[in-house]
Order: sequence, then C-alpha cells, then structure tokens
Amino acid sequence: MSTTTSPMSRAMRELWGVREEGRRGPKPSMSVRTIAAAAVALADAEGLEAVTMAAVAKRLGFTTMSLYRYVESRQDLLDVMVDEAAGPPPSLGRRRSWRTKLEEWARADAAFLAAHPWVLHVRSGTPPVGPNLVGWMEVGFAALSDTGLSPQQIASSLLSIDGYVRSSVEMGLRYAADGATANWAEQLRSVISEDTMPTVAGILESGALEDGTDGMAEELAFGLGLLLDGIEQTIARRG
Amino acid sequence: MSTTTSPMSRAMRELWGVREEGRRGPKPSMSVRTIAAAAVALADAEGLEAVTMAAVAKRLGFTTMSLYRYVESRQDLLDVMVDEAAGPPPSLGRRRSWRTKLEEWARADAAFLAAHPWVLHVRSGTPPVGPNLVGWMEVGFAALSDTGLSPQQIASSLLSIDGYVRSSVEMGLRYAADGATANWAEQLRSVISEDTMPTVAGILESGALEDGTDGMAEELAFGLGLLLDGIEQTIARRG
DNA sequence: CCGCACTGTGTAGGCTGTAAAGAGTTCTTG
DNA sequence: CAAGAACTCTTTACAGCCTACACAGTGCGG
Repeated sequence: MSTTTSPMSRAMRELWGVREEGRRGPKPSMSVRTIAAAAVALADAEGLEAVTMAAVAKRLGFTTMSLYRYVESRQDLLDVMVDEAAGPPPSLGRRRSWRTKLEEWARADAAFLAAHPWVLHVRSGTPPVGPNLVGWMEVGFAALSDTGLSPQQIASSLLSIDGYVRSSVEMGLRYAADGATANWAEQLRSVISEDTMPTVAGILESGALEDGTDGMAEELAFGLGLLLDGIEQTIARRG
Repeated sequence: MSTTTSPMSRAMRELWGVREEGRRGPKPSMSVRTIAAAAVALADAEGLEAVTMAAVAKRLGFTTMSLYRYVESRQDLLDVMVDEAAGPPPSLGRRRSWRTKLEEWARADAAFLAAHPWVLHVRSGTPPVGPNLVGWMEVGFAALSDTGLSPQQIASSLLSIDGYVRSSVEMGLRYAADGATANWAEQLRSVISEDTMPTVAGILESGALEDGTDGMAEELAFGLGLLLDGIEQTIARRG
C-alpha cells in the first residue's frame, strides 16, 4: 500500500527519445546506446561478470566515472543493456492467426535469449520500461487482442509464454553446456546408491540428460504447444 | 568435448554424510548445515545481497575467514544454501495417480520458492548435487516411473514443470510486489502514447496487471494444468 | 560578456571475496 | 609418552568493485 513512486531513470528517458530542455554545456561524446552496445558486446564475449564499469569505460576509451553521466548506476546500465540486446520486436505480419503469431513471437524470444544468455541472469526489480521490451509486449499483446480474451487473460497468456521460454532456454543452456551433465553424473555416482535414489540413478545411467542442445529445441516446441493449446481452449470457451 | 571433470565440493560431501578418514586436529565448532541455516535466515530476512561472508560469519560469532574451512567459496555457500532452503522433498504417498503426485510436487516446489525467493536468483553453473534437491528429483521422477515414459521423457517432463513453476513464481513476485505495477504504469504513461503502443496502453489502463498475488496462484494452476494435460497425452500415445 | 549548466577526469573511500601465514589444539605414530 | 602431523580459527593483507565528491574545461542563455 505504501506506493513509493520512483521516476524513470534518465538513461531510459533518453532511450525513449525525450528531449531535455536547455542543454547548455559541451555536447555529450557518447550516448546511452553506444554505452549499452559496448556493454552488450562485453557480456556476449565474456559473460555478465565481466561487465564492470571500468571495463565498459575502457572499451570506449573513457574513464570509469564518465559513464555515470549517462547511467545512474550499474543496475541502470544492466536494464538498458537488456533493452539494447533485445532489439526491436519481431514483426508478426497481419494475415496469420494469433497462434502462428505467438509461436513466432516465442521463437524470436528464445533466439534473443539464446544469443544473449546473460540476460537471464539480470535481475531487475521492476517490470521492463525500455522501448524495445515494451515494443515486444506491444506486438505480443496485439497478437491476442482480437481473440475476445480479457486484458487480464491476454497479459497472463503472454507472460506465461515468456516465462516458459525463459526457463526452457535456461535449462537448455545449463544442461547442454559442454560436459555439464557428464560431470554431474560422475559427481552423483560417488554419493548416491541404487537403494536411496533408484530412479535418479536409473535416469542418470540411461544418459537421458546428456543429449545437448537438440533436446532443448524439441522441449521448447513441446511445452509451447501445450500452452498454446490451452490458450486456444480458453478462447473457444467464449474468452 | 573437453570434459573438465571437477570433483564435488567438500561442503557437498559433508551434506551427503561421507566420512573423512583420519581427522586429527581440533573438532570443528560449526557444520556446513549451521552455516547454511544462518545464511538462509539472512537471505530470507534481507535478501541475497546481504549474504556476504562477513555478515554470515558475524551472525555465527566467528571470523569471516573461518567459513572457508567449511565452504570453498561464496558460490559454494550459495549452492549449499539452496539445498538447505529446499529441505527434504515432499512425500507423495503411494496410492494416487502420477498426475496428483506431480501436481502436489509442483505445489510444494512453488511453496518452497515463494518462501525463499532469493533461490530464483542464485545462478549455479551446474545442475544440483545436494541431497535435498536430488531427493526432490527422485520423488518427481519416481512419480512418472510407472507411466511407460522413456527416461528422456520423464526427465523432460519434470524439468518442464519445474521450469514453469519457477518462472511463474518469479513473475508473480515481480508483478505482485507492493505497488510495482502501479509504479510501472505511471512510468510508462509518461513515455508511451495511444498511437505508438495502443495495446499496451489499453492493458495498462484496464488494470489487468495490478491484481496481486491471487492472480499468480491461478496462473500457476492454469499453466500447470496444460503441462499435465500434455504429459497425459504423451502417456496415452503409448509413452 | 558573464555566469551557469553541463561535460569528462582524478581522487578517494568503503565494501567485497579470498590468499597466505600464524597460533593453538588434538590425534596418530614412533 | 613424546613428537610431529593435521586440523581449526585468527590475523593480516590485497586487488577489485561501485560510486560520492571535488575539480577543470566547454558552450549556450541572458
């Protein structure tokens, strides 16, 4: 109930293209976008932990502190990075069914996350406010807007899909990492026995978890199909 | 292909109760469990960021460095914390159907995550190796072991469910946080217009996202039902 | 032209995880 | 039983992190 209203960060406002009035001093030599792009490149190459203020600044040939003219804090930078990495939303066309659109939306989402896995580990306290991510929501919501679903149902449906995609990609990356499950199996073998953990032991020995990235794509399609089926049913029931 | 085999950490081995031979020096005054419990309490109370080695040690009345006799690194501690917070797996009984069991498993999973939200933000590079989490997998796998599904399918099914539960809880916490969506709406209102983002604007005004925690439980049940339906179909198709 | 708003820089401080060395305790071995 | 090895906890130290703050230079508004 204690609604603490915090304003949008300056960096986000710049992304939305709002003009500040009365700009007097020297013109900025960077922009939030260039900074974000450099930081994204760094995260793509060396992981999220490598994204320190110093490292990003160095990559741009500026001092660490100069970044704070554009970004309020590291967290602010991370939020901006996510929006930058997402890029503009996919265009879903007009003619096809909501189901085809949502499927394409989900696939684009998965591709985005697979290309920038660190996004999954950026923990932003608040829902997204960058123009790209809001754009993604826009086209996703729009795909469902003619179905007769309530706003509530539309929102829930899209969030379900996004959530499922995220967890699916994350699982895929975790278990498909090079030798990850092999190593896992080896560690477990030294502690578990057929008596205490028979089912786990069996599944481990079957090698079911060691099939790498292919399984991920299949799994994504599988669960996604289920969610879409459910949405379809909800629509059929008069929304 | 370059399978770098890393052994299980000493802390994990202690959790599994393996005995070290020839213990000579003074007896340890703590245990991995007590440390983990203190750290969990801290995380529950003040969030994951508050869990520093110094803070945990202080809470136990020891020096920071003493923790490193029990735990190899902060990351190691985090892994142990997750296992500790999870606790023993739910007992699913014997008589009921696999579907009832899985539903209960998912509900217990959601309850666990809702009680310790920071678990969602612990990023462990490897699959879990603690006794509690492996126990959760055991009972989850066991619920599906009589269905005729392949080990591969069993593993995928349970991971799907866990993934969905996780994302559902995370979404719920993010959007249901006190005043979060209200604040979000206010921020967006200052940047978007009916022209550029008509659907988002409409959904925002409808207040669809501001209904708090109740929506989460419903949403969880909704998507979960879909996944279970899908598993049921797969089973019916001769596994 | 003056002054203010703005830029990028340099310095500094507090906090972090953890490496390394030391002092004390207990078990094992000769 | 004595001696040394192995173990525990402490102390000290350090590199790296984010960022607050004071500064010097720049360019527009009055």
